[in-house]
Amino acid sequence: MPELPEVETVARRLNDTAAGAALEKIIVLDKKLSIPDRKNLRGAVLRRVVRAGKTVVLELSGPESQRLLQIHLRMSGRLFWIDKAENTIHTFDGYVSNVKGVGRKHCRVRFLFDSGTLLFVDPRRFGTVKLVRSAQELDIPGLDPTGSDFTLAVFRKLLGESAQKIKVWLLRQDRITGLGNIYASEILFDSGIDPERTVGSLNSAEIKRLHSSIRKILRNAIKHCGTTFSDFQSSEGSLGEYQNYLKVYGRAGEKCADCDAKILRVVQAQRSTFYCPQCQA
DNA sequence: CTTTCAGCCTGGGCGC
DNA sequence: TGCGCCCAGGCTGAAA
Repeated sequence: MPELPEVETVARRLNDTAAGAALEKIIVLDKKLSIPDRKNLRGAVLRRVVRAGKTVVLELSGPESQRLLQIHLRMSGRLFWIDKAENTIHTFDGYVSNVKGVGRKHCRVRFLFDSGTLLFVDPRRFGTVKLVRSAQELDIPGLDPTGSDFTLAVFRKLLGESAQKIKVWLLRQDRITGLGNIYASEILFDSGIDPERTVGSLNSAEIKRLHSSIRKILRNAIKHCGTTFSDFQSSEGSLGEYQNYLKVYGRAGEKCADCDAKILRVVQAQRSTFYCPQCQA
């Protein structure tokens, strides 16, 4: 569950749930992952959890050192919190339950805290974990589109005259960090721009609409706690509801929300793109 | 520099 | 039930 709004949701919820907990032990279960000198973190306090780009960052302060633990969920990574006192499992993406056995399969790292256990579960094993000493060392390749420095002028400069297709460009994390396949399609629909257009062909008005759509769609998705594709229903009804607002993503063959045309699916850079050929002409 | 494409992994869904 | 495909919210590195 990994684009900016989903990661933002997870980071906020985990922060609310686990901030202040003291770390006792880190157990790495996947040989692909390693956390060098993690023993030095014993006793470190989880100050807060924030989002950086598409990653979740745990800010830990120990008796001797400060460390930032950066978790990238990639395609299938999820975080679970097993609360000691409540004996419940929090998933941060739509439900709370006491289901037994969650995370037994595909659990890659267990972070044992005094008040509970954080599980990093990742079936496809694309996710990464990185321990760094300062915010400067965090892996944040490009600009955060929700920040105040993501202005229209900065966006114009960033776009330049690239010959790349705009949809493909929006996925470039070294330019804007946080957009993924769902929101790139949704943003282009919102701004009425054909995903096949090249960056250099966009006129001033289109760039302005695009900038505004990026801000608007992300704000709205964060407000609805992101998009959740899950088998289980939310027991709270308040988290991960943006799937109900998607206008084109995953809707190939369906009628467009704004006209009579049918939503198309095309493949660009080996990723599906969904769009309305009439609204995005 | 660009674009394409296999690869990293596992699992779910669908047609036969 | 089973097999073979295709698909999946991400990204890298090699090749062309």
